[in-house]
Amino acid sequence: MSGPHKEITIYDIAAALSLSPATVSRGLKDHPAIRKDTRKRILDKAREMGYQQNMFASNLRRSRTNTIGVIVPRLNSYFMSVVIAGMEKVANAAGYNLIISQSAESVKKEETNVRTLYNSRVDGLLVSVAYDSESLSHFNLFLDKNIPLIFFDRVLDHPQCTSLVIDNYKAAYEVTTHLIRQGGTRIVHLTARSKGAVYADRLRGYQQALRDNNLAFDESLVLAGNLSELAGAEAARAILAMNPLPDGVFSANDSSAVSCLQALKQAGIKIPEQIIVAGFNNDPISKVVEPNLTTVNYPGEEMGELAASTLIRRLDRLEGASLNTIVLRHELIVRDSTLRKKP
Amino acid sequence: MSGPHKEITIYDIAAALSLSPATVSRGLKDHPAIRKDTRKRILDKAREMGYQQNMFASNLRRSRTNTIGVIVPRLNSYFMSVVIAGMEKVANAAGYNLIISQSAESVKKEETNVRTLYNSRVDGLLVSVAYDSESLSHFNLFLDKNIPLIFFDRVLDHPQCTSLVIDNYKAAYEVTTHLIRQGGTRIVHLTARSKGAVYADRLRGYQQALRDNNLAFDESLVLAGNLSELAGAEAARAILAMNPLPDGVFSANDSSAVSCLQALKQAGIKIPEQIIVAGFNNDPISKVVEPNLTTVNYPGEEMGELAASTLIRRLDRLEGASLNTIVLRHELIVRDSTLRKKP
DNA sequence: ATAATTCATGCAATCGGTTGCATTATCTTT
DNA sequence: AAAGATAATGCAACCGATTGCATGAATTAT
Repeated sequence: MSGPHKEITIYDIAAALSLSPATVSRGLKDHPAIRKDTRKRILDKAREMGYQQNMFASNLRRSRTNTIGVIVPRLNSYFMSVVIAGMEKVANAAGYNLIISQSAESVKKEETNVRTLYNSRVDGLLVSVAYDSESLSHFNLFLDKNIPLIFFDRVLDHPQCTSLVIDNYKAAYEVTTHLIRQGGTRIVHLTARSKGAVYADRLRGYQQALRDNNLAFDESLVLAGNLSELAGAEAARAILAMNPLPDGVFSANDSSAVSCLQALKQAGIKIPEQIIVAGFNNDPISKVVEPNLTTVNYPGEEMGELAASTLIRRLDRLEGASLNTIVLRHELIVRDSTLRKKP
Repeated sequence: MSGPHKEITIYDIAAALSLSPATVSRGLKDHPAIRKDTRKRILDKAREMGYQQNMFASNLRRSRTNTIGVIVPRLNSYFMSVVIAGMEKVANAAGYNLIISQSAESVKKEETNVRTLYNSRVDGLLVSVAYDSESLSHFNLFLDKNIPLIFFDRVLDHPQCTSLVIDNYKAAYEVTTHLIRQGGTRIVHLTARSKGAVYADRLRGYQQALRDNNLAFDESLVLAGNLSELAGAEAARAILAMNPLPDGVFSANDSSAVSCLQALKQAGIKIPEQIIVAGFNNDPISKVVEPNLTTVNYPGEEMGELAASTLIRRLDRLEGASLNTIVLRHELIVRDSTLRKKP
């Protein structure tokens, strides 16, 4: 019943047509030295016999896999799933497969993932690094061999690597400025306890906006956690214990902004009257929470598509490693959670 | 600079230790016929020389890839990302890679994906089918060769395939019964215009609960769409035009339940006083919308983990294809959107 | 008609592990 | 110490597609 079902190889086709495997191999591609009608005979016979090319043999010989490795901190967020969706779309259309792995925010696991993907001989890598990834050394396996490596969202800097980001500094600056315009004077910033540039940039943007508006930067208003739902609720508790009460919150992501907002509401705080709240990412929950959350639209799908297409262009040698950083457009989305003065 | 960096092979290790490649190959594994100290010498030398196993050669020989193919309708939903996260965790721990592709709800694309994954020689397939997949014929490539195929969430029935589901009928029955207990008498059901069993089962559960409570089934209260956000808003419009006004809504997913709920609120309807609303999936938005949405908890991560581990057990011949259907536990989560009579 | 040229195909080595079987080294047993 | 049993290693044939080079066939030039 479940017999081995002998696979059809080019040898079978060759035998069936009294040709050599070499000719069949060439006929199956666009090799110029094959007569048109011979190619047609080969293709027809291949279809008829149900031939499926054996990728391993091909890969082994060509040392190329048409496979792209992806490493992300976690898959289970809306943002990430959208990014991956974008990558898959582009990769699939170009004949590439995606192998996806999660680092679970651990550098150790990230190292393992790199090694695994290296062993799988992926043609290139798309990476968003873990919170505490600082060094690039675990990517040396790829860098040394000049295998293209592209960072997105959480990026590291390296001359050989293209990075895809948004301008986190500017976005945070815009959010903070907006909060100040809406009357914020003591604005809490929820950020990640992380070594990466993303959150550092957002913090800088926040600080600069304060400075440019003659507001003092108060270290105690920066709450660093892991930006989880729980962290948002804890932040709310910390905020409620502050005296005087802050009048604004800028969270570096939406999920903790929302949980913070909800906890504040539950404690009887009026949003936006007493405290205005803004997030980051434009997650679906931002449009559901009441009041709707002001946030920054982060073009996840576009970033995924662009990451994949940039990598593929490089693999196809259509493009060198010249571009170092691609900055995508972000957009401040103002909603009711920060709107005191309705226009 | 970017020289070809000669790869280290078992031949190099063999030469360095004056052993045969065969011995090295065995030493690298757990072959019993290799002396302990020889294995150690091999492993040490391998590490020292920076050996990385060439998967193609290995795959070619063993015709096994340690790769699992995944086909899902769409990646960009919270539910799906959680499922995939669970799969990746299990697969990675067992030394498997995941190749993921999206059918975009199109049978045509699904067919292409199947072929691609087949060509990539995945060892098995995890599939959640597109809305309008009815036939199994495009999986014949796999079924004929007895390559394990496991369905999850949106499943098709086949003697060779294990399916992972929740009891959609029962869950819907419970939701509807709950709605009725809370005073619902004219309950709208939002469902998908789909050929799959999932939504049909939920519809049946809804109908049976009506029947068991002596409520007439009214065809015009069933609104079939694509369960998108937009569909939810449109459903709200339809509901508002109904006379008499329905007093309950049971949506087959959360995102359209939420958008419907919001649209109803915006139109001045009081939830749950005038209309009670329930969803399905326990998406994060269900805990954010006000009032919080009653829904069914769908154990996505567990389903992903179980799908992967079931497949891997079968690949490792630890288990035959005996289990046909695995039903995961669901849970009705009652929240304020349906609570009229507070306990 | 023969040489020169072009075109189409075949030969055979190669990619790097894997594995059945043969062989050699080592250890028991008497 | 010799014979038999057992453990450890090596040999060589694979897996299936690719590709540089050689060969044979067809075409053109002389």
